[in-house]
Amino acid sequence: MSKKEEIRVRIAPSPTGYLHIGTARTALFNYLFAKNQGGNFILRIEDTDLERSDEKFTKEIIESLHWLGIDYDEGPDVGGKYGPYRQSERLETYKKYLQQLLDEDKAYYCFCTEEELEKERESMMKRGEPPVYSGCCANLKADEIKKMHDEGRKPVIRFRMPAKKIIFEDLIKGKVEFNTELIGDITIAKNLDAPLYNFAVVIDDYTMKISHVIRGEDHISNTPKQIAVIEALGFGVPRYAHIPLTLAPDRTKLSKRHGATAIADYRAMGYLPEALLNFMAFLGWNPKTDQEIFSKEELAKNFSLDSMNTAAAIFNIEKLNWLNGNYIRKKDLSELTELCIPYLENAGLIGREGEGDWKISENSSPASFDYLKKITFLEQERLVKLGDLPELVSFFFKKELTYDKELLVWKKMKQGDANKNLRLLKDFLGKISDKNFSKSNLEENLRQMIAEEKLGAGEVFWPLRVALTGLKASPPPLEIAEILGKKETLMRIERAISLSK
RNA sequence: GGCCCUAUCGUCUAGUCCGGUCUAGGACACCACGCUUUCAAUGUGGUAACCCGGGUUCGAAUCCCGGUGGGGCUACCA
Repeated sequence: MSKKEEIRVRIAPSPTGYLHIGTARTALFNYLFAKNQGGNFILRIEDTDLERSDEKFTKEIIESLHWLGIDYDEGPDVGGKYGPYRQSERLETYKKYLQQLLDEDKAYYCFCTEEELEKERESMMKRGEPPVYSGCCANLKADEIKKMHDEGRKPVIRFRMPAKKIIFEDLIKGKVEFNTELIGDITIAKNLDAPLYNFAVVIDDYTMKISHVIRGEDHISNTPKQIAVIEALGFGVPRYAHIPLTLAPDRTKLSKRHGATAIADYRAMGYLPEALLNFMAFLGWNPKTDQEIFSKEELAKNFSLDSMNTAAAIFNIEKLNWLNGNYIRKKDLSELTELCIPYLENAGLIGREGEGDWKISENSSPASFDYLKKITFLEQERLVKLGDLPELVSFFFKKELTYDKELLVWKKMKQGDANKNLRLLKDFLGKISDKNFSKSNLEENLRQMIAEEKLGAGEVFWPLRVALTGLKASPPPLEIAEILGKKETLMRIERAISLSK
């Protein structure tokens, strides 16, 4: 009886930029698979490219993953028994295996320059041949190698690619077959202390006991290279699952020119992690039911690689927006308010000194959490993303509203009626006491007044709404009036009256 | 150029493995209507797809072959 296989998967980003939406999605699928299978999920930082890697990106990747709630069991910041989890800290291990390959003549030093190689490739492509390394350094004699070294030429280490067919059964794509003769002897290290990707992954996945390699489809053509190295070293081959890529609306690779690509950007715009998770999971996977809203836990429970799609999906922000609005509407109000406050602060609408209460920036009057909560509540059902809030509610924080007086006139109304009805409102609301200035009480009384005066509701509500907000579209006026309070409400009406004279 | 992956509404997709129940289902977006002072939310309804060409079969979105389209890789990046 064979020992039950331990499921271990990993995400291996290179810290050369912020956590990309595509990398995050790959991380999600790895996470979901691990959770579903009761396995472990590992974060490994692939920073072998010293020139492009930066520790600040490592930090950012960790932060974004954490924000999304894609938790890993082992990683550079949490440790684990297969560490270290940064490739730059694993150089000794790579060196050992590199030396082994060299000793066994499964790898060799290559002295060709980059320029020579590039020329070679170009002319091969021109001739319609596959651009494969010619192997001119493959059989150098010991004295030739010494001479090159003495001349100060810096060699790279090449892997002697055995000529054969490499076939693997991809968990998503099915059987995939490559002919290694079309690949040639690949470079696996710049030198003994500088391994390259296709070599380093093999060593890491082996030493970290990775059972399933779940990664983007862009790695499918790297797989035969890695399998060849695995076989040369006598390691076991992990299972592979290549997930389809996500593309921009123009069907090309998702890049900066399409707008936001980093998870941090989406966070900044006010997308909720649960919405982003739900959305990313549905790009390539679906539960085969009509359910659209899935929590992280539900996703993990239902996830399977078998139900992954095979074709690339387009990143369509409309659906993300819909999902985000959905999650916002379901959010607990206090929590939502907490989340919204930084956006209000950033927009300069409110501010605070130290741990004190917030103040409205324009007039320094207090803006308590409760007050902000009421405002948030008003917009909860119309908010698409948190970042939209300041613009929607800025009228609450303005000393004086600027709007066109024409706006005060409802479409079914005559010019002068706006002014008349605003006066009516001023008198009417002026008689209601401060403590009765609540939405429900206001509504009841006002409706009655409207009926008595034989007015249309719109003839009163519209001008009122504009007087209070200065906007074409906003939440209902009485809810706003309640939050603004009697004094401020009347001031805004008076201003509208003088404006519409 | 070579190699590899891929193909259902505008988009995400169900259906494809095991042909008939598919006059192709759901969701987003869009349109219309209802509710309504506006916006939103919500309810109801609607527009909209099997890439093309051959074949196999009584019957093909589904199987086979050939095109075409899209994507990826082709580094001393990962």
